[in-house]
Amino acid sequence: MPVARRRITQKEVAEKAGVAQATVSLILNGGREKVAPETADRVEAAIKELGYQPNRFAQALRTQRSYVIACVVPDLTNPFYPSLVVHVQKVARAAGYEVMTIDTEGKAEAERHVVDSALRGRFDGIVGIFFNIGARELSPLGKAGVPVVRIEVSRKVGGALPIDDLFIDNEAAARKLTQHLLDLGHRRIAMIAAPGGPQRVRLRGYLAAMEATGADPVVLEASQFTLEAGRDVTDRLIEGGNPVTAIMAANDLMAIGVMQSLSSHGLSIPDDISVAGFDDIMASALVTPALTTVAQFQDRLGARAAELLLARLANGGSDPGQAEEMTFELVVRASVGRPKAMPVTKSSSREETQ
Amino acid sequence: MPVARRRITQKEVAEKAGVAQATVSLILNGGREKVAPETADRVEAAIKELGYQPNRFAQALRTQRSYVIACVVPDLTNPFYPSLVVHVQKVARAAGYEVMTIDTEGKAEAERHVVDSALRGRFDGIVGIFFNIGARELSPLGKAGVPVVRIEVSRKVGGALPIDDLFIDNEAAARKLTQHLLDLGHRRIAMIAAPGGPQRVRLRGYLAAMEATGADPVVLEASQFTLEAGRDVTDRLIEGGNPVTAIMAANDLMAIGVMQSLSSHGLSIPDDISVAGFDDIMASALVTPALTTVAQFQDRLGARAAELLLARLANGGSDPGQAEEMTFELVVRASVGRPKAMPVTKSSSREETQ
DNA sequence: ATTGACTACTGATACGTATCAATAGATTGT
DNA sequence: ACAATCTATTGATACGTATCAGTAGTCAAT
Repeated sequence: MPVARRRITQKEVAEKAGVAQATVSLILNGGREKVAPETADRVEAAIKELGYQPNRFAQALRTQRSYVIACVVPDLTNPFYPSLVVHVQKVARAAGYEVMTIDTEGKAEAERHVVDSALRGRFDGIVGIFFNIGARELSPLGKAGVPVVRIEVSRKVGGALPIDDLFIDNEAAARKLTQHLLDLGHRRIAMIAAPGGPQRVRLRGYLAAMEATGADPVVLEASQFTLEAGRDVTDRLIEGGNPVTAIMAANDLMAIGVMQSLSSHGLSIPDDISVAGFDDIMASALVTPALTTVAQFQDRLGARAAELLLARLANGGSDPGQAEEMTFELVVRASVGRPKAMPVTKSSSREETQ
Repeated sequence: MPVARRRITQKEVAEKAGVAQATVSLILNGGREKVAPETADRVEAAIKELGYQPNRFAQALRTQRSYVIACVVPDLTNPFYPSLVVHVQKVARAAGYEVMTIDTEGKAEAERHVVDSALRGRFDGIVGIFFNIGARELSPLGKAGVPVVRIEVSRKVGGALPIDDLFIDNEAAARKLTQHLLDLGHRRIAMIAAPGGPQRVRLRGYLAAMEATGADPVVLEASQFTLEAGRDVTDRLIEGGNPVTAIMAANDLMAIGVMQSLSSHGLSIPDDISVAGFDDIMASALVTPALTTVAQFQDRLGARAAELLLARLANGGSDPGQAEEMTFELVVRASVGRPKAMPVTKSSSREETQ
């Protein structure tokens, strides 16, 4: 295995093996079947001896395929996403694709940039989460034959575009979580949302559950999906003197911020106020009290999304997109309890949808 | 801004503007200076009108530059690394480079694969953390003109290779952390290490501090750098009846595992046993009690590493590598206290090196 | 009026690959 | 023995770009 001083090309392999460059290429792509066994042996020996590695750029230029897919996430520092990314990478690598992870910071501009890059031929496919742009802005990709798998928070109508959706019914999840709180006897339940992302859908589930029980919703708007934003909005809530018995945050990071704010105000969780979140990030199991949340199984999500994308890449299909539902699970932990002085009989525990 | 049905090339732009393809390329690269202003205007108008975007693969093939750098990390699900990656990406993007994040899972094979890919011309540079392979295996990159910036845990001798090192003196950090425990009166302090990675250096600092004080070291080997591994090795320690008053883990993830194990054995932190870690991941501030640890400022680390790499890429320099030290900071939190029934006067608090 | 230098551009080429059309040689059928 | 078919291989080409060597045309200097 000699170290390549300069890059080795097929031409050099061909010379060494005493054949034409085209023959080397033929063996590499068409397989050994179309070639005399002894020639193939000679060429393969030369390849090994010279340490030949194909030039991906030349291949990409010639074949119009880059063997790179983009994995789009809104925020890599939110622990929810890295595990998704890791599993996309695992599946994609196994199929010979490299993965370019793009952190869009939840910005529409960055999301459009990914679409542009793909149209330029930089990516063969895209898998990920788009907060800002919809099917309309993704449609050029469909026309250009670049498959897309979105990870969504609700079933989309899809249409004729070859855009697959992998979704978790976040409205149902929010409804279930809200119902869990209602069942424990909570009535004054606040929901913290943030602009963009999954908030609308989760909010809808919360509102539906509240309405069905006849409880008045309290919706708080945070500026971002971060811990700090959750803390700030809770500070304002407490200092505003709005009495609630439970707070649901749009994700775990914000929920942990909520917990910090409550603690700093001397409030006990869950005795004074119960707290719940979404995502089941690692930290949620570690905080004290441990956070009640909704698990979405990022590993399965990422792996399945990658599989769907690879399937499209393999068969080149442009048939209309499919929507596939993934399961969530309510994870009941210690951050949620009964509201003060309000005994209730019914109780729920860990249960899975579907 | 019409949607590119098929990819637009320089040739098409040239035709539209009534010039030669070479002229379009000249304007795009050489700048407007070498061309008549009105011609440049005409070409630029055509570019805009057709929505021309250069083909990166053709560029890469022609120029032997991919404008992609690799960011190598051992484990994306360890929260320490994503924040590093994010900052590498920010700096690199701003300079027109894309970043391919590679999770090596700490495996030598994966690390070598990155080197191979770079030699194949896939990456213009590499920044990251190599647990398994050393300067010898990276040296072909130097010869091939691919700059490398490693993030290391101690000053390396470097040699003549154009490999820059960004390092945090982890031996000093471990010594400082150990000394902090010793100052509080601890003498039976266990250190949990895991194979590969920064363990040797941190272990050395621990051993040095223990020896200087005349305390007997207790070294435990975990299987990996994970929470579970930390928990398991602590289970064995406790059940083996080895009495210690403090446990230092090689990283925060393991330290949190240690805390879980201690809690499950009914031991109180820090009253029965103090716990400390390395890295200052987000979860460390959130666990109860909050974890004493050593911060390494992943944001600065990542950004600086990317800057060094970009500098090399810009000036194409192959001068011998530099080592640059980055600071750490002891972060004292509630997981560490005095050992039982052993009053000590001296105390330390948050202090920065250098 | 000739040379020389400069300007503004262009034709041709190569990067490394995949692929198509073509070819020489072997084999078969009649 | 000749055409027809098949086998194994090859020469040529194109992908889209950057770049080099050149070429008209203009202008200044001698």
